[in-house]
Amino acid sequence: MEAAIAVFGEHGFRAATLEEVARRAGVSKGTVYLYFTSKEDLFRAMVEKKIVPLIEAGEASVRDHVGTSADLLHQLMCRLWERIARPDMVHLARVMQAELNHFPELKRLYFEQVIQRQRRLLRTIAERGVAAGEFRPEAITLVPMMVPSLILHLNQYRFLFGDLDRGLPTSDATRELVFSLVLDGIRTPSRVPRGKKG
Amino acid sequence: MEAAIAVFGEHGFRAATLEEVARRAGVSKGTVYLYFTSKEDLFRAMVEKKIVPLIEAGEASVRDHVGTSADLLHQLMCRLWERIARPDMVHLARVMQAELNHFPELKRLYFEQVIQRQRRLLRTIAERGVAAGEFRPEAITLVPMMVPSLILHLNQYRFLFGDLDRGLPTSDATRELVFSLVLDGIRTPSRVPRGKKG
Amino acid sequence: MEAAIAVFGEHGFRAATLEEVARRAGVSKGTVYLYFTSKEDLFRAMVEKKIVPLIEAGEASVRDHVGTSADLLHQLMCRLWERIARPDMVHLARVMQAELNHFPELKRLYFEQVIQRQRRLLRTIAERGVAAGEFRPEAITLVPMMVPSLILHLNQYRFLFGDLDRGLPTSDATRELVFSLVLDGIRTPSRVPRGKKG
Amino acid sequence: MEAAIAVFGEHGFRAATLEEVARRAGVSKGTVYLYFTSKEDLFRAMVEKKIVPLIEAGEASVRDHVGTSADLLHQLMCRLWERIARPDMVHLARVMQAELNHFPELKRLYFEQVIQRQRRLLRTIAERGVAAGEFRPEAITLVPMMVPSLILHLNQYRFLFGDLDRGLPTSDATRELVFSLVLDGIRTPSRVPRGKKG
DNA sequence: CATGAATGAGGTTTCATTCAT
DNA sequence: AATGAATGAAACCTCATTCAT
Repeated sequence: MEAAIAVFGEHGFRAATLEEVARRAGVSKGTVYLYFTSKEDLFRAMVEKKIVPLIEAGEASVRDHVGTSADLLHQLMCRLWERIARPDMVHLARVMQAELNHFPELKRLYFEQVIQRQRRLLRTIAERGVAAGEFRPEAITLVPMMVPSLILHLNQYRFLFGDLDRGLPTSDATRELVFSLVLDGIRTPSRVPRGKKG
Repeated sequence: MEAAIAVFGEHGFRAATLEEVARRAGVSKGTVYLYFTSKEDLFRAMVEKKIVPLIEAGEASVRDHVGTSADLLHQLMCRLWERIARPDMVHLARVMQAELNHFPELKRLYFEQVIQRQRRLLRTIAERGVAAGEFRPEAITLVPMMVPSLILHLNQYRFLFGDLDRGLPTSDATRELVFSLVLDGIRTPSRVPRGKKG
Repeated sequence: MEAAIAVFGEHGFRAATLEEVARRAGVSKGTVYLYFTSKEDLFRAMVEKKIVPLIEAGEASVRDHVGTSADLLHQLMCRLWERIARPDMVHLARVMQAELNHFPELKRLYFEQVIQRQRRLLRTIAERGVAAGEFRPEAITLVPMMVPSLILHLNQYRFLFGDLDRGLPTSDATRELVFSLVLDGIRTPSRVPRGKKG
Repeated sequence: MEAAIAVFGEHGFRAATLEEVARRAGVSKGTVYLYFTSKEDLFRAMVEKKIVPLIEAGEASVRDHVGTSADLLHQLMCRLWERIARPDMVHLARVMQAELNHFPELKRLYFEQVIQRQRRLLRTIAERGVAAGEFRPEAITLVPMMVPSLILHLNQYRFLFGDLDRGLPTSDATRELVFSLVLDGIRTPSRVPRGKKG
């Protein structure tokens, strides 16, 4: 039923009609009101349904990770990228950016349960890297701020202008570029001159 | 009259009513139709009015710049930031991301006249830096992709969650963080260990 | 529901308001749109609903008629008159004359399915009369052209100026006058001088 | 200025816009209101302007006519036909049929000054023909009723369906058919068998 | 005289929401 | 539990009419 999330994603909150939601869900318009008290309520429920998995995306792995912090960061970025680089998520992000200001509780929920947790997770990794002498101290500020921004926006860009922009790197290549940029920005300078690195 | 751009910025295209646009403009509903043939037309005109200045924002300065490429990049980023970090521009960017898919000509216009030009400008700077041995070759790919993304999204974040996120750095501080991240990611490794730099 | 045809008949297409149509139908404005996609669609549907019976008004009777062709013609004219001399039909004819040019498909439908069929029917009768030596050859041209014209226009006249024109003959008397005029115009001259006829 | 009568003719009263009237007249919308107090007033004025010539179309000729009454009738029918078989007149007739019920004074004016005079004129001719033994007494009823009906409606038919109806006789031929039909219907039977006539 | 910018009532159309079945 | 016909408020848009210039 709620799989008719697509409608909000395609048209946005205002332009989406319950008619279409109901049709795609294979039920009648009236039936929607048996489960949701209003269009806003449906929207809220839809967002929450998509957010919950984001919330639950495990923080555990960070705690007992072995290996370099760079590896750990890479691993997390890959997981985030994977989750966000899907049409429904990009759509959701777009709609949320457009509508969240009209749904204060939803906004707070999203901020506290998704954004903040994600940033905290990223900060934890950064802190560990700094503690290990792997990252410079700036990492603690940089990583939680830049990583989500880049991941989100580059994917939105791809979906919005992908048809017009010839020569856009693949999604995976883009992800690796982001990773290397961030890593360059935070890693402690090695003795070895960079030229030799690769 | 077009100062009623705010309405689209606040509500988006669908939710904005001509009634409110007219009221804020201090005219009657009918008057709007003397200048624009439809709501879509008004939207188009509004976007174009805001886009044209972006287009015209000079590319000349790049040509006859003296000083390091890093300085030049910093200078350009400051100008971009300045232009984007204003409420109306952030709103415009949000609405455009939400609606541009429904206005193909507008989308193309925006892409060709704003996005592509901006990227070309950034690439020119990157190329010059590479030629001068100041930047690594990756800069040519990295700069045009990451810089606009970061500038745009970090500002949108500030406007969307600024009220909830305690401890957000100031706008200028954020800008400098972006700059230093990018610079770290592209500059050729100097002999001098980084510790001495700052 | 379609009984609210009256509104178009009274005011014409443009002047008729859906508000009034809905009110007379005893439903709300929105309900009309459950059954018709637009005002034009409602108009089309209304016209077609009134036209279909005209189309179906049988041509069979002509085939197996016994008696003089004059009798047959009289009989057909009576049937046509009867059908047209009703307020709703006169109204419909008036509105159609006013609006048909804006509805090309409707115009073609009306022409092919009503006008042409009617003329063909009348011509068949005329031809039979000519073949039987009862009518002069001119009948074949005259009858299909003049009969519908007279029937339609005299009835429209009655409805438009009936209140002002004292001394208008009754509807039936008018019909008989038309019949006798037409008959005089087409019948082969009998040996018997006309004076004796009446 | 009032030559912008065409607009009412093309669109009807409701669909005609003062905007278009003004544009075609080469003046501004405001100017129209210097000469007419309202759209209705403009319509009234326009109708009256077209009606006055109809009224003035001489009755004198009838009084001092020499020749047969049939000739006189033919002459008058030709003049009527000529006047009506023009696009602007057909349009006017159509619009009037559609709108006259909403303009009672106009309707009365038209009826008394045009319709009745015309009928009186036709009756005078019929009476003279009867008195001269040329026409049968029925002519007095038939002529004023049938002649205007046929002239008006056949011309309207030509304008409405002329594009669809292949094989429509020319305007002049149609007029002569009408004349001969009417004449056949009213003339006293001659001794000479009809066969010899043509 | 003439203009044309401005108005706002009124019309068509959409759609979230309700409710009898 | 489910439906879908019905609603009516609200949106977009038109255009006859006014009025300052």
